[in-house]
Parts: sequence; C-alpha cells; structure tokens
Amino acid sequence: MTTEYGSGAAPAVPPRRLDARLNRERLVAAAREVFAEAGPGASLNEIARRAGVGPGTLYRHFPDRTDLLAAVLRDRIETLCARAEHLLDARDADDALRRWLHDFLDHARANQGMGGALLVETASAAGDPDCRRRIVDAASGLLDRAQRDGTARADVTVDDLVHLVVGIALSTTGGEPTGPEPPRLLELVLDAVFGGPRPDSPG
Amino acid sequence: MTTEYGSGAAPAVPPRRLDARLNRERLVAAAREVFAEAGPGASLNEIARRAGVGPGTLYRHFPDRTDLLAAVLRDRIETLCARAEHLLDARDADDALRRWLHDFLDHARANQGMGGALLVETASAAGDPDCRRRIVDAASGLLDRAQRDGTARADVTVDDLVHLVVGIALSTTGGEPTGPEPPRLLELVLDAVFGGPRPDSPG
DNA sequence: TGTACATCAGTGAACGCGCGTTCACTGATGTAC
DNA sequence: TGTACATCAGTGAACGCGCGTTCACTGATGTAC
Repeated sequence: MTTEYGSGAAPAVPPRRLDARLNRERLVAAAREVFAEAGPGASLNEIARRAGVGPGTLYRHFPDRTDLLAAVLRDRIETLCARAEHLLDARDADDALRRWLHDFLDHARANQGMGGALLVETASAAGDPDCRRRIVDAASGLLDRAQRDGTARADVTVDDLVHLVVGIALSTTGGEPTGPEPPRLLELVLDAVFGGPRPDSPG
Repeated sequence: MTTEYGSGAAPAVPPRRLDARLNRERLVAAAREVFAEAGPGASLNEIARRAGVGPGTLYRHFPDRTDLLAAVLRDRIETLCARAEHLLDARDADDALRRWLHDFLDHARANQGMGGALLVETASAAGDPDCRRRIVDAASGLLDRAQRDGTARADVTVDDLVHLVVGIALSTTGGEPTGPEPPRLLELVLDAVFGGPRPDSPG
C-alpha cells in the first residue's frame, strides 16, 4: 500500500554533515530529558544549553517547537507501534489490548503529558500529523480484535481509550507522592471496557 | 464541633474599606475569567489589567498566586460541598454519587485543570489546605454510602475517583473539538465503579 | 451636619529576569583537483 | 595522498517581549471632633 522509493535508503533527505547529525542527536537526547522534567512547555534555550550547543543550532535543526517534540516522540511511537503489531498475534485479544494500553500509559507518563499535547490536540500535532494517526491506528487494531474475538464492549471507541489513558497520565504526573498508582486506575477503566468484576461477585 | 466566636459575623477579619472590597471582587471575577481561558498559569498582570486595577493592587490582596486560585475556587467548592450534603439525603445512593461526580467534572473542566492543580497537587494547595480536604470529604460521604447502601465496588477509593475525574477534565480541555464528550468518559468509568453493562448483555 | 486628618488602598513606572528568536561572523567538513 | 576552496553548520551576543514583583507617590475612605 505504501509507495517504495528504492532499496530502503532515504532518498528525499540529502546526506548531512557529520557534526550536524551529531548535534541533532545531542539535541533530541537533551530535549527528551528536559521535556520529561519540565513538560512540553520547557525552555528551548535550556535544551540547547543542556545539549552543549548554541540556540541558533537548535533552530537550524528544529524551526518549530513541535518539530522537536515530534522528533522526541518518534522513537517511542515506533516502539509502541511495533509492540502493537506484535500483540496482534497474541492468543488472548483482551489481554493484548490490556497490555498495550499499559505500555501506552507508561509512554504518556514518561512525557508529563507531552504525549497528550501531541496526541490529543490536533493543532500541536501539525509538525507530524502521523504521530496521532499512528497511535490511533495501533490502538484501533487491538481494540477491533478485542471487540471481535474478545469481550471488549462494542460501544467503546479508540478515542475513549486514548483520552482516558492520557487523562490518567496527566492527573498522576508530578503531583502528590501518595496518590493512587496509575496502573491501578487503568485497570479500573479496563474493568469497564471488559465488563470487569461486579460488586456482588467477590474480587 | 466548631468554635463559635460570636453571633455569626466574621470576627477575625477587620472591616475593609469599600473600595478595597470592590476591587477584591473585581480581581476574583477577572481571575475566574482569565484562569478559565489560559489555565492556572495565566498572567497575573493580565488579570489585574482585566480587573481595571494596577498590579500592585492585585499583590496587596493576593500576595501569592495560590491565594488567588484558592479565592476563585472557594465559591465553586462551597457549591460542590453543599450539593454533596444535599445529595446525601437522596433516595438512590448510587445515583447520588453519580450525579455529584458529574458536577465535579463540570467544575474541574471549567477551570482547565486548575481544579486539578489545587486538588491533586498537595504543594499547590498550601494556600488553602482545606480545598482538597473538603472536596475529598464530600466525595467520601457519597462513596461510603454508595458502597454501603448501593452497588459501588468496595475496593474503589475516593482518590481513585478524584484522579479519574480530574484526568478526564485535563485530557478533554482545550483540545480537539471533535473528541469524546467528557460525561461519556465519566459514564464509562462509572460503569466500572458500579459494575456496569457487561459485553454479553445489551446496553 | 461639616470639616480635618490619619490611614488604608490604589497607581503605574520601573526593575530584573528568562524566554524565543535572529544574524553577522567563525569554524568544520567534505569535495574537486 | 595532499591541498584549496566552497559550503554547510555552529556560535553566542543581542534584541524585543511579557512576565512577576516592587515601591515611592497619590488618592479615597472613614472617623473624630
């Protein structure tokens, strides 16, 4: 379904100089750290500083803040999508969905809701519109299967799940140290999706 | 249980001058607007500007940003608590909890997660530590009753509910216009709390 | 009721700060010969 | 393999901006007489 350009090498991207590639990597690594610490609104100068690079260099590589966000997220999203594809072959369709949503929750939490910023808000995803679509596609495959072959409720949508997971991530990040564990909250939500334990049947 | 100081008039607060009271009200009203538009990190100067007041006046009334947040929230919290108390007399314990959580969701959404900022994070609530406690107390009463007299699961805690509702508010505020409706997401969560519809029984 | 005055409250220019962003200049890289 | 050079990339001082915050000054209020 996808158009192939050649033997796998990227053709549209002209070869970059060594120092440019190196600094790009440093910037993404620094951005990963700083975004995780200070959220998606973190200072770009601080990121450049942390990368040991002038602010101009940051702007040469990433003209827009969302470009940098997208670059940071790309790795994680690759991983999440690969995992989703792998889980499509799992025996238990319900369990596959459940596991993937836990992974997704980890991802969202690792970014202090940055995942949310790029995944929930359409506007912010302008830099890389595929980000959101790819996550939604991955979740769709697993949800569809859980609804067909498993016990997932038919009226639950991918958007429902994404928003609930992002919400759990947002409400449990950076807050009080003694709040409920995020996976516990997700399990609660999953009880609804799978018609979990009833109050009149023991645990 | 509470100590009475007199016939109901506030004794600890010395009487304020008319213009001071007026400006305070203007500031709170402006803060309500601006916080709702720009979130809890909104510019304090902008609030003063909107109130038609110098920045110094804002600081005279509210030395700390959380003081202003707390003042804005107080009204809503009063309302929420009163409603909770009222709902404690409702016939259906489950329905009472359900209704109140919907109200709470509205509250949290109206403040772009500012409710979250003050309710979830212990640190931010320093300005008015009662804020969080009062909400939790209100929810506790309704949840306890729903667990005793209704069908709410025994293993669900108040913290679970507060975090889930705040999460829904955060993940659905200011984002895409076509996302799922917040009350719908809450109903999903409530299905888990009350052991809602099973996938094999029609909705 | 009218006036004088103490004090409470408001004003808004000003400060320092860090941010995002730019751009003239310097330096590193890779290539052509 | 060695050198000259075009160009790609990095640098970091500098700019404008809005923010939070302060404070010397002005003005309004309420009270005492």
